[in-house]
Amino acid sequence: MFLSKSFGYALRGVLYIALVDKEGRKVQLDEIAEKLSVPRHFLAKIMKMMVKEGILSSTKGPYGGFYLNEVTLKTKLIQLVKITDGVEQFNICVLSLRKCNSKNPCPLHFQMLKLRDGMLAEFSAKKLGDLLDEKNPDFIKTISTIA
Amino acid sequence: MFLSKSFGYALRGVLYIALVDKEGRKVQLDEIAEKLSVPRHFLAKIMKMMVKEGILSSTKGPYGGFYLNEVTLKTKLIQLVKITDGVEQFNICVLSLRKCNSKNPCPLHFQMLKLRDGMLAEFSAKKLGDLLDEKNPDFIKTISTIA
DNA sequence: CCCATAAAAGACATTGATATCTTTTTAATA
DNA sequence: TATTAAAAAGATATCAATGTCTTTTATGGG
Repeated sequence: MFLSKSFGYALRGVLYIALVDKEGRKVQLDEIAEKLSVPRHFLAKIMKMMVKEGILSSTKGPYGGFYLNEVTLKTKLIQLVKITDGVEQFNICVLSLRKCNSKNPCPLHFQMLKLRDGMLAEFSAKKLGDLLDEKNPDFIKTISTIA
Repeated sequence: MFLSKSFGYALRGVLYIALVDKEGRKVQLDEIAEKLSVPRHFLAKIMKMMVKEGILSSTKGPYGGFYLNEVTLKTKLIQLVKITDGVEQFNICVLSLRKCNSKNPCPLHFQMLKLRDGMLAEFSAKKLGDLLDEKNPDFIKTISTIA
Protein backbone atom coordinates (compact mmCIF):
# COMPACT_ATOMS: atom_id res chain seq x y z
CA MET A 1 0.00 0.00 0.00
CA PHE A 2 2.58 2.56 0.97
CA LEU A 3 5.84 1.07 -0.19
CA SER A 4 7.10 -1.67 -2.49
CA LYS A 5 8.14 -5.11 -1.44
CA SER A 6 11.65 -4.27 -2.58
CA PHE A 7 11.84 -1.68 0.15
CA GLY A 8 10.89 -4.26 2.75
CA TYR A 9 13.43 -6.75 1.47
CA ALA A 10 16.13 -4.10 1.42
CA LEU A 11 15.44 -2.99 4.95
CA ARG A 12 15.23 -6.49 6.34
CA GLY A 13 18.41 -7.42 4.50
CA VAL A 14 20.40 -4.58 5.97
CA LEU A 15 19.04 -5.15 9.43
CA TYR A 16 19.88 -8.82 9.24
CA ILE A 17 23.47 -8.04 8.34
CA ALA A 18 23.66 -5.48 11.12
CA LEU A 19 22.50 -8.05 13.62
CA VAL A 20 25.01 -10.72 12.69
CA ASP A 21 27.77 -8.32 11.75
CA LYS A 22 28.89 -7.77 15.31
CA GLU A 23 32.17 -9.53 14.75
CA GLY A 24 32.60 -7.82 11.44
CA ARG A 25 32.05 -11.01 9.55
CA LYS A 26 30.68 -10.74 6.05
CA VAL A 27 27.30 -12.19 5.34
CA GLN A 28 26.48 -14.07 2.22
CA LEU A 29 23.45 -13.70 0.07
CA ASP A 30 22.38 -17.30 0.56
CA GLU A 31 22.30 -16.91 4.30
CA ILE A 32 20.29 -13.71 4.19
CA ALA A 33 17.83 -15.06 1.66
CA GLU A 34 17.34 -18.24 3.61
CA LYS A 35 17.00 -16.68 7.03
CA LEU A 36 14.60 -14.02 5.84
CA SER A 37 12.70 -16.35 3.50
CA VAL A 38 13.21 -13.99 0.62
CA PRO A 39 13.71 -15.06 -3.00
CA ARG A 40 17.48 -15.31 -3.41
CA HIS A 41 17.93 -13.78 -6.84
CA PHE A 42 15.50 -11.01 -6.27
CA LEU A 43 17.22 -10.14 -3.05
CA ALA A 44 20.52 -10.12 -4.95
CA LYS A 45 19.27 -7.33 -7.16
CA ILE A 46 18.16 -5.27 -4.23
CA MET A 47 21.36 -5.75 -2.26
CA LYS A 48 23.29 -4.80 -5.36
CA MET A 49 21.37 -1.55 -5.62
CA MET A 50 22.27 -0.67 -2.06
CA VAL A 51 25.92 -1.48 -2.70
CA LYS A 52 25.90 0.63 -5.82
CA GLU A 53 24.47 3.53 -3.87
CA GLY A 54 27.15 3.11 -1.26
CA ILE A 55 24.99 2.46 1.76
CA LEU A 56 26.25 -1.11 1.98
CA SER A 57 29.49 -2.84 1.00
CA SER A 58 30.39 -6.18 -0.48
CA THR A 59 33.30 -8.15 -1.80
CA LYS A 60 33.25 -10.96 -4.27
CA GLY A 61 35.11 -14.22 -4.08
CA PRO A 62 35.81 -16.65 -1.27
CA TYR A 63 35.08 -15.27 2.18
CA GLY A 64 33.25 -12.52 0.40
CA GLY A 65 29.79 -11.25 1.15
CA PHE A 66 27.91 -8.17 2.27
CA TYR A 67 28.91 -6.04 5.21
CA LEU A 68 28.11 -2.71 6.79
CA ASN A 69 30.18 0.37 6.14
CA GLU A 70 30.51 3.72 7.89
CA VAL A 71 27.38 5.14 6.36
CA THR A 72 25.09 2.13 6.58
CA LEU A 73 23.58 2.71 9.98
CA LYS A 74 23.57 6.45 9.53
CA THR A 75 21.50 6.15 6.39
CA LYS A 76 18.08 7.72 6.60
CA LEU A 77 15.10 5.59 5.74
CA ILE A 78 14.11 8.05 3.07
CA GLN A 79 17.37 7.30 1.35
CA LEU A 80 16.45 3.64 1.21
CA VAL A 81 13.07 4.53 -0.22
CA LYS A 82 14.79 6.56 -2.88
CA ILE A 83 16.89 3.57 -3.85
CA THR A 84 14.14 0.99 -3.93
CA ASP A 85 11.05 2.95 -4.88
CA GLY A 86 12.21 6.36 -5.98
CA VAL A 87 10.88 9.52 -4.38
CA GLU A 88 9.27 10.92 -7.49
CA GLN A 89 6.14 8.94 -6.84
CA PHE A 90 5.72 10.73 -3.54
CA ASN A 91 4.67 13.70 -5.57
CA ILE A 92 2.26 11.89 -7.81
CA CYS A 93 -1.33 13.06 -7.38
CA VAL A 94 -3.73 10.36 -6.12
CA LEU A 95 -6.04 11.22 -8.93
CA SER A 96 -3.21 10.98 -11.46
CA LEU A 97 -3.59 14.64 -12.32
CA ARG A 98 -0.25 15.95 -13.44
CA LYS A 99 -1.08 19.57 -12.87
CA CYS A 100 -2.18 19.03 -9.32
CA ASN A 101 -0.30 21.19 -6.84
CA SER A 102 -1.00 23.44 -3.93
CA LYS A 103 -1.94 26.32 -6.18
CA ASN A 104 -4.21 24.19 -8.30
CA PRO A 105 -5.16 21.37 -5.96
CA CYS A 106 -7.23 18.30 -6.74
CA PRO A 107 -10.04 17.58 -4.28
CA LEU A 108 -7.75 15.38 -2.24
CA HIS A 109 -4.54 17.31 -2.62
CA PHE A 110 -4.15 18.68 0.88
CA GLN A 111 -5.22 15.51 2.57
CA MET A 112 -2.67 13.49 0.66
CA LEU A 113 -0.05 16.17 1.13
CA LYS A 114 -0.48 15.91 4.85
CA LEU A 115 -0.01 12.16 4.74
CA ARG A 116 2.99 12.41 2.47
CA ASP A 117 4.63 15.07 4.56
CA GLY A 118 4.05 13.00 7.65
CA MET A 119 5.69 10.05 6.01
CA LEU A 120 8.56 12.09 4.64
CA ALA A 121 9.16 13.61 8.06
CA GLU A 122 9.22 10.22 9.75
CA PHE A 123 11.44 8.69 7.13
CA SER A 124 13.78 11.64 7.03
CA ALA A 125 14.26 11.56 10.76
CA LYS A 126 14.87 7.84 11.25
CA LYS A 127 18.15 6.19 10.45
CA LEU A 128 18.67 2.52 9.79
CA GLY A 129 20.61 2.30 13.04
CA ASP A 130 17.62 3.66 14.94
CA LEU A 131 15.65 0.59 13.99
CA LEU A 132 18.00 -1.88 15.60
CA ASP A 133 16.49 -3.11 18.77
CA GLU A 134 19.52 -4.67 20.35
CA LYS A 135 17.87 -5.16 23.68
CA ASN A 136 15.32 -7.45 22.14
CA PRO A 137 16.85 -10.92 21.89
CA ASP A 138 14.10 -11.98 19.53
CA PHE A 139 14.60 -9.07 17.18
CA ILE A 140 16.12 -11.20 14.49
CA LYS A 141 13.12 -13.46 14.68
CA THR A 142 10.88 -10.45 14.29
CA ILE A 143 12.36 -9.46 10.96
CA SER A 144 12.54 -13.08 9.80
CA THR A 145 9.14 -14.50 10.57
CA ILE A 146 7.02 -14.01 7.53
CA ALA A 147 4.39 -16.73 7.92
CA MET B 1 1.97 5.17 -4.01
CA PHE B 2 -0.93 5.32 -1.60
CA LEU B 3 -3.88 4.26 -3.68
CA SER B 4 -4.56 2.55 -6.99
CA LYS B 5 -5.39 4.31 -10.20
CA SER B 6 -8.80 2.67 -10.08
CA PHE B 7 -9.57 4.69 -6.99
CA GLY B 8 -8.68 7.89 -8.77
CA TYR B 9 -10.79 7.02 -11.78
CA ALA B 10 -13.73 6.09 -9.58
CA LEU B 11 -13.56 9.30 -7.61
CA ARG B 12 -13.18 11.51 -10.65
CA GLY B 13 -15.99 9.62 -12.37
CA VAL B 14 -18.43 10.19 -9.54
CA LEU B 15 -17.45 13.81 -9.14
CA TYR B 16 -17.89 14.42 -12.82
CA ILE B 17 -21.40 13.03 -12.72
CA ALA B 18 -22.18 15.07 -9.66
CA LEU B 19 -21.08 18.23 -11.43
CA VAL B 20 -23.19 17.73 -14.52
CA ASP B 21 -26.04 15.98 -12.77
CA LYS B 22 -27.65 19.18 -11.55
CA GLU B 23 -30.63 18.75 -13.81
CA GLY B 24 -30.82 15.09 -12.97
CA ARG B 25 -29.71 14.07 -16.39
CA LYS B 26 -27.94 10.77 -16.79
CA VAL B 27 -24.38 10.75 -17.91
CA GLN B 28 -23.00 8.27 -20.32
CA LEU B 29 -19.79 6.39 -20.07
CA ASP B 30 -18.43 7.81 -23.31
CA GLU B 31 -18.83 11.35 -22.07
CA ILE B 32 -17.16 10.66 -18.75
CA ALA B 33 -14.29 8.78 -20.30
CA GLU B 34 -13.71 11.47 -22.88
CA LYS B 35 -13.94 14.42 -20.55
CA LEU B 36 -11.72 12.85 -17.94
CA SER B 37 -9.31 11.32 -20.47
CA VAL B 38 -9.69 7.91 -18.90
CA PRO B 39 -9.65 4.61 -20.82
CA ARG B 40 -13.28 3.97 -21.64
CA HIS B 41 -13.51 0.26 -21.00
CA PHE B 42 -11.46 0.34 -17.89
CA LEU B 43 -13.65 3.10 -16.53
CA ALA B 44 -16.65 0.94 -17.37
CA LYS B 45 -15.42 -1.75 -15.02
CA ILE B 46 -14.92 0.70 -12.23
CA MET B 47 -18.27 2.42 -12.66
CA LYS B 48 -19.92 -0.99 -12.70
CA MET B 49 -18.32 -1.81 -9.37
CA MET B 50 -19.73 1.32 -7.83
CA VAL B 51 -23.16 0.56 -9.22
CA LYS B 52 -23.00 -2.96 -7.89
CA GLU B 53 -22.09 -1.63 -4.46
CA GLY B 54 -25.02 0.74 -4.60
CA ILE B 55 -23.18 4.01 -4.29
CA LEU B 56 -24.10 4.96 -7.85
CA SER B 57 -27.00 4.11 -10.16
CA SER B 58 -27.36 3.40 -13.84
CA THR B 59 -29.83 2.33 -16.46
CA LYS B 60 -29.20 0.65 -19.75
CA GLY B 61 -30.70 1.46 -23.08
CA PRO B 62 -31.49 4.69 -24.87
CA TYR B 63 -31.31 7.74 -22.63
CA GLY B 64 -29.58 5.52 -20.15
CA GLY B 65 -26.40 6.27 -18.29
CA PHE B 66 -25.04 6.77 -14.82
CA TYR B 67 -26.60 9.00 -12.22
CA LEU B 68 -26.34 9.81 -8.53
CA ASN B 69 -28.63 8.26 -5.97
CA GLU B 70 -29.49 9.12 -2.38
CA VAL B 71 -26.36 7.59 -0.96
CA THR B 72 -23.81 8.74 -3.51
CA LEU B 73 -22.80 12.05 -2.00
CA LYS B 74 -23.11 10.71 1.52
CA THR B 75 -20.65 7.94 0.77
CA LYS B 76 -17.45 8.09 2.76
CA LEU B 77 -14.19 8.06 0.87
CA ILE B 78 -13.12 4.99 2.79
CA GLN B 79 -16.07 3.19 1.25
CA LEU B 80 -14.79 4.00 -2.20
CA VAL B 81 -11.35 2.74 -1.24
CA LYS B 82 -12.96 -0.48 -0.09
CA ILE B 83 -14.61 -0.90 -3.45
CA THR B 84 -11.64 -0.11 -5.63
CA ASP B 85 -8.66 -1.21 -3.56
CA GLY B 86 -10.00 -3.20 -0.66
CA VAL B 87 -9.18 -2.29 2.91
CA GLU B 88 -7.31 -5.48 3.73
CA GLN B 89 -4.11 -4.06 2.36
CA PHE B 90 -4.27 -1.28 4.90
CA ASN B 91 -3.27 -3.86 7.43
CA ILE B 92 -0.42 -5.36 5.48
CA CYS B 93 2.95 -4.88 7.15
CA VAL B 94 5.41 -2.77 5.10
CA LEU B 95 7.98 -5.47 5.58
CA SER B 96 5.52 -8.15 4.42
CA LEU B 97 5.65 -9.80 7.84
CA ARG B 98 2.37 -11.53 8.44
CA LYS B 99 2.77 -11.77 12.16
CA CYS B 100 3.46 -8.10 12.57
CA ASN B 101 1.09 -6.39 14.97
CA SER B 102 1.22 -4.04 17.91
CA LYS B 103 2.16 -6.83 20.30
CA ASN B 104 4.86 -8.13 18.02
CA PRO B 105 5.78 -5.10 15.95
CA CYS B 106 8.21 -4.92 13.07
CA PRO B 107 10.74 -2.09 13.26
CA LEU B 108 8.44 0.19 11.32
CA HIS B 109 5.13 -0.96 12.70
CA PHE B 110 4.17 2.04 14.77
CA GLN B 111 5.33 4.56 12.23
CA MET B 112 3.25 2.95 9.54
CA LEU B 113 0.34 2.48 11.90
CA LYS B 114 0.33 6.18 12.57
CA LEU B 115 0.24 6.95 8.87
CA ARG B 116 -2.47 4.41 8.22
CA ASP B 117 -4.59 5.61 11.05
CA GLY B 118 -4.20 9.16 9.85
CA MET B 119 -5.34 8.14 6.42
CA LEU B 120 -8.22 6.06 7.73
CA ALA B 121 -9.37 8.93 9.90
CA GLU B 122 -9.31 11.37 7.01
CA PHE B 123 -11.04 9.00 4.66
CA SER B 124 -13.63 7.97 7.19
CA ALA B 125 -14.54 11.56 7.90
CA LYS B 126 -14.84 12.86 4.35
CA LYS B 127 -17.83 12.17 2.17
CA LEU B 128 -17.91 12.36 -1.60
CA GLY B 129 -20.17 15.36 -1.31
CA ASP B 130 -17.60 17.15 0.81
CA LEU B 131 -15.23 17.15 -2.14
CA LEU B 132 -17.52 19.07 -4.43
CA ASP B 133 -16.30 22.58 -4.71
CA GLU B 134 -19.32 24.18 -6.28
CA LYS B 135 -18.06 27.66 -5.78
CA ASN B 136 -15.11 26.99 -8.01
CA PRO B 137 -16.25 27.43 -11.60
CA ASP B 138 -13.13 25.66 -12.81
CA PHE B 139 -13.62 22.66 -10.61
CA ILE B 140 -14.59 20.42 -13.46
CA LYS B 141 -11.43 21.43 -15.22
CA THR B 142 -9.46 20.57 -12.13
CA ILE B 143 -10.61 16.96 -12.11
CA SER B 144 -10.29 16.68 -15.88
CA THR B 145 -6.90 18.07 -16.65
CA ILE B 146 -4.47 15.24 -16.58
CA ALA B 147 -1.67 16.49 -18.81
C1' DC C 1 -42.62 -6.14 -31.68
C1' DC C 2 -38.48 -4.17 -33.62
C1' DC C 3 -34.80 -1.15 -33.62
C1' DA C 4 -31.34 1.58 -31.68
C1' DT C 5 -28.79 2.70 -27.66
C1' DA C 6 -26.16 2.10 -23.72
C1' DA C 7 -24.61 -0.55 -19.73
C1' DA C 8 -23.11 -5.32 -18.18
C1' DA C 9 -20.28 -9.04 -18.76
C1' DG C 10 -16.50 -11.41 -19.95
C1' DA C 11 -12.54 -12.54 -23.01
C1' DC C 12 -8.16 -10.90 -24.28
C1' DA C 13 -3.78 -7.73 -24.28
C1' DT C 14 -0.25 -4.95 -22.14
C1' DT C 15 2.69 -3.45 -18.63
C1' DG C 16 5.36 -3.07 -14.56
C1' DA C 17 6.59 -5.28 -10.22
C1' DT C 18 8.19 -9.35 -8.65
C1' DA C 19 10.81 -13.55 -9.11
C1' DT C 20 14.12 -17.07 -11.20
C1' DC C 21 17.94 -18.79 -13.78
C1' DT C 22 22.45 -18.49 -16.21
C1' DT C 23 26.70 -16.43 -17.29
C1' DT C 24 30.42 -13.30 -16.14
C1' DT C 25 33.55 -10.99 -13.11
C1' DT C 26 36.23 -10.59 -9.00
C1' DA C 27 38.98 -12.12 -5.23
C1' DA C 28 41.24 -15.27 -1.91
C1' DT C 29 44.61 -18.83 -1.29
C1' DA C 30 46.92 -23.00 -2.12
C1' DT D 1 48.54 -19.36 -11.90
C1' DA D 2 44.74 -22.57 -11.09
C1' DT D 3 40.94 -23.33 -8.38
C1' DT D 4 37.04 -22.04 -6.27
C1' DA D 5 33.75 -19.11 -3.88
C1' DA D 6 30.76 -15.46 -4.11
C1' DA D 7 28.80 -11.13 -5.97
C1' DA D 8 27.56 -8.69 -10.42
C1' DA D 9 25.15 -8.70 -14.48
C1' DG D 10 21.78 -9.72 -17.50
C1' DA D 11 18.29 -12.75 -19.72
C1' DT D 12 14.04 -14.81 -18.96
C1' DA D 13 9.57 -16.02 -16.40
C1' DT D 14 5.40 -15.06 -13.58
C1' DC D 15 1.74 -12.51 -11.87
C1' DA D 16 -1.29 -8.83 -10.68
C1' DA D 17 -2.81 -4.26 -12.11
C1' DT D 18 -4.16 -1.85 -15.79
C1' DG D 19 -6.16 -1.36 -20.24
C1' DT D 20 -8.87 -2.92 -24.69
C1' DC D 21 -12.11 -5.36 -27.44
C1' DT D 22 -16.32 -8.20 -28.28
C1' DT D 23 -20.62 -10.09 -27.07
C1' DT D 24 -24.75 -10.01 -24.28
C1' DT D 25 -28.54 -7.87 -21.85
C1' DA D 26 -31.73 -4.32 -20.78
C1' DT D 27 -34.53 -0.30 -22.03
C1' DG D 28 -36.97 3.40 -24.35
C1' DG D 29 -39.35 4.80 -28.48
C1' DG D 30 -41.25 4.12 -32.99
